[in-house]
Amino acid sequence: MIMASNMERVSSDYDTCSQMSYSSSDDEDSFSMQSSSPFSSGHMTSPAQTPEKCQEEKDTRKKRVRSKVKNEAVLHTIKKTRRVKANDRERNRMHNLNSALDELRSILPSFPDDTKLTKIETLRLAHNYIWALSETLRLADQCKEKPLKDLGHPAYLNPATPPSPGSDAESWMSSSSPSSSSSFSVCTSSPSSPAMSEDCYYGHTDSLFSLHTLPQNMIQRSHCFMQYH
DNA sequence: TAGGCCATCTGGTCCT
DNA sequence: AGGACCAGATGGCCTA
Repeated sequence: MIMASNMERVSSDYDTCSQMSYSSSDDEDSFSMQSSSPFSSGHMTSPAQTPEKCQEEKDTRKKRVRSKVKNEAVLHTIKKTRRVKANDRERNRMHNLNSALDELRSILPSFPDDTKLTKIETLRLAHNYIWALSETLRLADQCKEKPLKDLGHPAYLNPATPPSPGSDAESWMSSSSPSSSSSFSVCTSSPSSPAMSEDCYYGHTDSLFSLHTLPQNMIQRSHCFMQYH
């Protein structure tokens, strides 16, 4: 629907554009005429000129003016054609970009109300999601080496400190959250931003993790896993 | 009605 | 030279 209305607007723009009249520069014309014509020196016609010669001169002038206007029209048409082609390419490029964003949305955690993520939210969530998944893998590796009780040790808990890319995400992930137990919050702000943003979305941890088959021990341990920052 | 989001156009710049 | 990419401008749609 939006596309349709936009297309209408575009076509109407083109319509108005095509209705534009070509304006030729009269000054330039008179200048070129004066400098190039063997007969003309402005209005200083020779008194010896016959009426036939005068008519010939007038015809030549007319021809040149017509040819110049025609050339300008052709140039304008070429420019316009190039612009239209460039617009078309740009439109396609943006469509491709949007398709890629849609693909990205489709693999990101779904939301209960089927809210479509905006572009910026999609990118930020993807960023955070990748970060969270990589942390999960890292934790899974650590679990092989460390007993789980160590991971739950108070030394690991740091509820007040959200993770940042360089920080120890383990403490954050294993910490308790106000929205823990059965729900999670997905914050689409950047992981590098320390504070929780307001644009957060809520959903169920189980459905999210079942979609992405993350290690079960990770699911059980980190209820607030998807609390992205 | 203001603000957010989006699609499109456009001109400039860079790259091949 | 032509295409890709980018950022700014503009206008439409939607929602609080």
